[in-house]
Amino acid sequence: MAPLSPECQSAFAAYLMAAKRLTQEVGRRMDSEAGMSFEEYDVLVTLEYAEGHRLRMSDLADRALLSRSGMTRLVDRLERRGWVARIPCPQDRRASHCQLTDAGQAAREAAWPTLRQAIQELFAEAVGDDAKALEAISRRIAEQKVEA
Amino acid sequence: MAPLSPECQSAFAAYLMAAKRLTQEVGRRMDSEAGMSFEEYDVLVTLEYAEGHRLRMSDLADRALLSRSGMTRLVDRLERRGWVARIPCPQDRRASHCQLTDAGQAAREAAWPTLRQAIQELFAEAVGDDAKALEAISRRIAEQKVEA
DNA sequence: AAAGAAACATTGCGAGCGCAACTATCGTTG
DNA sequence: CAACGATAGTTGCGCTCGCAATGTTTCTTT
Repeated sequence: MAPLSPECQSAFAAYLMAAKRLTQEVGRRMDSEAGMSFEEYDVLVTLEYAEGHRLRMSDLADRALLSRSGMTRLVDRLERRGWVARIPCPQDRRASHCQLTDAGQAAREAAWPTLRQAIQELFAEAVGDDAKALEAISRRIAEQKVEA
Repeated sequence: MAPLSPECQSAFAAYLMAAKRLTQEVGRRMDSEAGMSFEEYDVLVTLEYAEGHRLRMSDLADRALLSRSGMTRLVDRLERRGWVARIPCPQDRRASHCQLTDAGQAAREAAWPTLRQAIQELFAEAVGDDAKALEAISRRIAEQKVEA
């Protein structure tokens, strides 16, 4: 194994620190200004891009990096607000489809300005012209988990 | 305000995704292989670098990006394991010092190989030669929060 | 010097999460 | 086709966290 350079070590610390700060602050703004958590927003967006605005619970959990039970509860909350609906899957009676409602789409759109401004102020201004490079590094990190 | 380019938006999504995966996997490995959470490790390291191996609760909370109450509980757990000790601050009787013990330092050292390997496999190999650049971007993101 | 504001740490409380267990259903295999 | 293991989703439980309130001590102001 390579000996893990000091640069890498301090980069790792800085990286986690920045990500934690950003996540916390974005989440805080979404909660207080948009009235939904960032995770909830993320699920609504995922559904919006999905075929038929609907996805199975497991797929949703995998995409959101959440456990199955965590997604069950998150969808419970969204359903209570009328933003999604659970629909029995006809092909597989074990499965449920989570269907985005019109109200859910509207809520997502209403929350976007808050998120947009947060991204602008907290991320875009710091990243500047390095967005492409950062995205490439991020994708490599995200794909690294498979092994080991 | 600048109009928030699509590159920035997808970079933001990829960035949060990567950070969440990395955080989750590093935490999972620390829990199962090192017997302590990454946050606990982080506090022990912070104390190790601090003058006299001791720091006030508030400072500790600020550096760990944790609330005061969260740090109270985290230090509770560390204290129960004998890794730190609370010491009344003589200059300010409201404050407590959190003091790293020898056992705490030993535990931190024992946990390091697990973390080291996780950094190597999950971060260093993905980052490659971009460590310096990523650290610079990270520091800019971390400092962005002050305003607004 | 006394009164009010601010700061430090802690505690009660509720929210969100993951793990393990559970039920129901599906796929495979003898 | 019957039995078994695998899979989908949910629920009970325990853990960690942040917010708000509290008690104590320090700082500020008059």
